[in-house]
Formats: sequence, C-alpha cells, structure tokens
Amino acid sequence: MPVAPTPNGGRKPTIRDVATVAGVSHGTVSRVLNGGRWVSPEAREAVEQAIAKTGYTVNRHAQALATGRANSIAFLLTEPQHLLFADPTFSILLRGAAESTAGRGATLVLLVAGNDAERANVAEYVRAGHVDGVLLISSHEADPMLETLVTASIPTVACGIPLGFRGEIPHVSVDEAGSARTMAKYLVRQGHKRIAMITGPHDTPGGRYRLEGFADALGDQFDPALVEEGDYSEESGAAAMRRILDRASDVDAVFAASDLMAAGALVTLRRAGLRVPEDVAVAGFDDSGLAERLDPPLTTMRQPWEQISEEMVTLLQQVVAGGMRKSITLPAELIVRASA
Amino acid sequence: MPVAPTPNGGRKPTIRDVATVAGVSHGTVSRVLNGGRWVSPEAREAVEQAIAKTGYTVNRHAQALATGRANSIAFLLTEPQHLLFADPTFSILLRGAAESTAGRGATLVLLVAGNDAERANVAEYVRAGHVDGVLLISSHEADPMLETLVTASIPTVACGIPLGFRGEIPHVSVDEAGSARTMAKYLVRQGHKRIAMITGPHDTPGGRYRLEGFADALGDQFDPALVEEGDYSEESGAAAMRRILDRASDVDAVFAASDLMAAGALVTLRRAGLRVPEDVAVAGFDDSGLAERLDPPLTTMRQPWEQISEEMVTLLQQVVAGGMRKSITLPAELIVRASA
DNA sequence: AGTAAGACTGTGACCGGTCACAGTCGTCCA
DNA sequence: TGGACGACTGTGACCGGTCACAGTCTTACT
Repeated sequence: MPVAPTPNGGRKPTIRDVATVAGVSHGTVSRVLNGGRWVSPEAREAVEQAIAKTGYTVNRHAQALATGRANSIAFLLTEPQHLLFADPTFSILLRGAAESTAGRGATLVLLVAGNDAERANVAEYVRAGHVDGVLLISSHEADPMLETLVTASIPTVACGIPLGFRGEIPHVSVDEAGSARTMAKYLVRQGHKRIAMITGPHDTPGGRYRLEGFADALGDQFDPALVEEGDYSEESGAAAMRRILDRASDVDAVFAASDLMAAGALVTLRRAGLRVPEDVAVAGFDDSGLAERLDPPLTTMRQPWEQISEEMVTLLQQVVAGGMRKSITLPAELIVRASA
Repeated sequence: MPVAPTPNGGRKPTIRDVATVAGVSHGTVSRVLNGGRWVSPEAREAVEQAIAKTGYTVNRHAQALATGRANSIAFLLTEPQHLLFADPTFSILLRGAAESTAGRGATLVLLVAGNDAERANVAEYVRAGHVDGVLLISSHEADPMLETLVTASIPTVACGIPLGFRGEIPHVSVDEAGSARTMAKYLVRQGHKRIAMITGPHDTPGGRYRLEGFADALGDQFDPALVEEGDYSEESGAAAMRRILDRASDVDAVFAASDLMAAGALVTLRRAGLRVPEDVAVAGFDDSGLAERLDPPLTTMRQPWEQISEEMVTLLQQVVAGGMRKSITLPAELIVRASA
C-alpha cells in the first residue's frame, strides 16, 4: 500500500502530480489511463511507475464532470409495500447486481421510490444524469416510474416484463408462461384432476402470464372457478386457499404464483384438516430460501436470480452505450420436493 | 414538470444559464442555492423563478469536485457467506438506510467486499474519497476491512459492536447482553430448569455478548455443558441442537442466538420426537419475518431494525461532519409467542 | 530531395459548480 | 462631510479530469 509522501500539501495526488513525477505532461498521463493508444512504451512505463509511487487514484467526480458519464447505475425499487423486502430472493438479486456492477468498475446506487415524495426525488436524481442508467425493480402496471423513465429517455432495464411498456423498456425475465406451463403439466402428470391456482395481482407480469401458461397447459381441464388472486404475501395466499376450498372442496392440487403464497396455502390446508401432498398437492414459484424450509418442503419453479442480475447489468451497459435494446427471457427450473 | 426550452444546445441548464435568465451573476445563484445568506429578497426571488423556469438541477459531480465532499455514503457488506443475504432482516436494514440517506439529500451506494479482489477494490474506492463515510455491516472480529477503514481514517459507523475496534469505530447496536438476560430470565420465570443456549460464533458480538448476558442471568443455574456454537444458519442450529440432546437429554428449554438457528433446533427436536413447547421450549433472536411463520410461532427478541438504520445514518453524518463519535445502544423487545 | 503520413507529445480550453476577493452601494455616526 | 461598516453583488481562479488541436520528430514514398 503506497503512502503518498506528501507531494503537495498532503492532498490526494492528481493526474498532474503523476505527470511531474513521470516527467511527462498531464495529457500523456490521461492517455495512459484511457487505453493508452499513441503513447510510447517508455512514457507508459514512466507513468505507471509514477502512479504506483504516488498512489494515484482517479477522481471519479472530475471524470464524470468532464465526460458527462457518471459511471454508476441505479438499483431502483418502486414497490410501495414491503413485499419485495420480505422476500429473500430480492437480496440475491441485489447482491448479484452489486457484484456485476463492481466487476465492471462501476458503482451501484440504491434508490427507493416508495411514496410520492421519494418518487419526485428519484425522478429528479435520474433526470439530472447522476446515474448512467437504471435497473428497475418494479412489477405493477400502474407504476408511475415507468412513464417517467421512458419520457425522460433514461437508459433502463427492467426486472420482469414491464406491463404497458413491453416494447419500450428492455427487460430480463423468466419465461413466465412457459414456467407455469411446466408446473401445470407436472401436476397433471402426477395424476391431479382438479388443479387450482393462486395467482399474483393481474397487473403484474407474474400474475398475468403465469395464469396464462397455467390455463394454456390445462386446456379443457382448466376451470376458472378454481382461480383466486393474491398479492404474493403469505396472508393473501392463506385467504385465497380458504376461498378456493369454500367453493370447491374437491381440489386435489394448488399452484401458487409465489412460495410465500404457497406457504399461506399450507397453513389454510392444515387448518382444514387436509394433508399435503396426500389430500392436496401444493406447488410454489421462485424457490426462495423459504421453499425448502416449509413442512413439507415445497415443490416450486426456481428463478435463476444470479443469472438475471448478471444479464440485467450486461444489458443495461449495452443500452447505455447506445447499443441493442433486446430483451432476455430465461428458463425457470422445476424443483420437485415433497409437497407435490 | 418544466421543460427546458433548449436555452443552449439542448444541454442541461447550468448555474450560469440560471444566472442569465435571472439577470444576476452565477455567484449570486450559487449563494441562493447554499442557504442564501447575503442575498437580497429580489435577487433570491428572481433566481428561484429562473430555476423553476429552466428546470435547473445541481450537478452533483461538479459540486463534489469543487467542495471535496461526495454527498454520498456507502453501505458496505463484508460477510463472505450469504448468511446476511438469506436473512430478511438485512433487507429491512438496507431499506431503512436508503430512506434515511435519501431523506437527507444524500445517496447510498452499495459496496460488496466478499473476497480479496472485491476488498481491494472497495478499499481503493473509499480511500479515494468517493464516499463521505461508510455504514459497515460486518460482524466477524477478523474482518480485515475494519483495520483498513481505521487506518485510512474513513468516517465509519458499524452495525453491531465491532469486536477489536470497540473504542475506535462508533457503532449502533442492540443491547446484546441485556437482551439475552431478558430472555434468560423469562425462560427461568416460565419454570425451566435446564436451559441450553445455541450461540453465534464467538468472534461475533452476537455470539459473545448474548452468551455473556445469558450466563449472567442464569447465575448458578448456568451449565457450560449446555452451550453449543452455531454460525447463525439454520443447519448449524439443527446440528447444535443435536449435540446438546446427545449430551443432555434433560434440557427443557433452548435459547438460540438467531431465529434461523432456532428454526433448525425446531427441526431437530421434532425429529427427536420432542414437542415444542411442552417438552422443550425454544426461543430465538431477531424477530425476523421467519419467526411468526414457524410452527410453533417463535418467542424471540425483536431487534429495532428501522431505528438502527436511522440512527446509523444520523450518527454517520455527525462523524463525517467531524462531530461526536459516540456509540448508541438500543433495547430489544421480548416477543412472546407459542414456542416458549 | 521534398513532402506526406504517422507516431508521439504538450498545451490549454472546458465540464459546472464553489469560494475568496474586490468592488459598489447606502446608512450611520463622529 | 468624510469615513467606516455592513449588505449585497460580480469576477475569476480553482477543483481534477478529458479532449481537440497544434506542434515535433521519424520514417517512407515519389
């Protein structure tokens, strides 16, 4: 760890200090720093030694000011409820994003836009260009942040399909309909006849497309009377299960659009004196850490969170660079445990 | 939402654009922006109107460059394992920090230092002054980041007592020993005689001081043979419970230093054919979302996470400003549920 | 031999703020 | 009436990078 020998008044060494030590101009130092085309080997060598000697590090603010690029991206949360935060999968996503970002020499800043005041602040912040782009963690169709980002033409990549802005905002998403189809077919194969579904809110992609895939896979067997909507929370899952049981006591399987809702369904079923999976099979979605901890351990669809975060960062960088605006769909994996 | 009428070449309005519109100098605009002492009411009025008209927002990079302060703080994670991320309480802490930070007009950047490479990057990053201070989320005594931050004299506030740097790094922490004492006394009051403890690693404050408080409260009743160490994970809790049962089949209560370990203990107890709480009472620590979801719902000590994050940000701002370097201890609350 | 092209380098303007300084008023008091 | 002082304002240097431009020195080609 090189300690600056107080070259100037104890201040941090600048590009000009390095230039002096190396015996070149600050322009040459800048050239070495940025790829170093058109720099003689001797000059480069001298500069690199001078950098090591002085312990120079680039001042990102000066760099950002000069280039107009911030070299940082935002991880933007818009869910007003604490659902996302209660979900451990979210942490995986965040950590993955932080690591991918750091691996590219950029910085990840965390922004929360839960209420109107926060939303206004965030809008001003991103519009001012303090970040190069936004990783948008949102799900509700009515989310006003979508409109804001699009009209301000902020480079954005969404996690999950941004309803209402499907074509305008590139996104990384699991294959919602396909995953639901996989699970539905698995339940059918297991011999279940009366399969219910607890969906997510219909204004979220998970709520809409998982139901679509489910209905599609079941075909004639699909019965709308066996569908109830939750909000991804455990309580909502328990309540939805209750309603389903009240209406159709002959259900022999239930597919919840989140592990949390499946957990709620388990509680209701147990209270109703029904055994899982003997009387009613239960399947979830996400494979959050919760899934294997439940009793019985939950059969579910695993979302590839690490891959999702990695792809989001990669894609955002391409969008920022003015490149392609494609979207990416990843497969989910069926994880069979004891519950179904 | 004011739209800039392309005053200059479509670029973002600067302080000088505002000055032109307001008919004053850029120095006066700057004065208005920073508290506005020694500015005439007319000038201020003109400037404020000009700001509204042009849609001006401050360029934080230019500001940071000129002032030498970044106006942002880091949320630094050093845990190599994924324990923290698996724990939903962590998300609460993070969100709280993000909100407190935003509420003060600053930015929260997320840094992960899980391995040596990341650690080096992070060290360079903070040492370069890209953030004003660091919220340190760490727990292990041997964490090399502690030393780095102290020697580089980076303003830091730790979450939990930083072992080995207790006097040097201000911290916000729950009253570890006191909380453990509260729980131990509660278990005694419930009539339990043979109370075991599953501690956290002894190189973490939660591992050390919770055991201290527990032993202290039990006094003569304390039996070191009933203490086993875990690493806060569920599996480690299950294994520790197993060891305790093997050694002392007469335990009638167990206090785990985390809800996750308590969950593991529940599994082991159930496998051993023991009923909770009839045969063995189980208590946890944290009151993570998990606690009330367990079967039976877990009696535990609730950590005031929202308050902790809020206090951390407040304290860090004081440290950054060169102010007091006190530490803050907050009480935890006993939450009685069915497990004990 | 003359010139053009290429490799390399130094110079200085610029990004958008802040801040020290100097200057212009008006007011009040000796 | 003159000077001191306070309120307010404008000016320009500066923070630490980047980048366009001009200039020098080789080398190669006609």
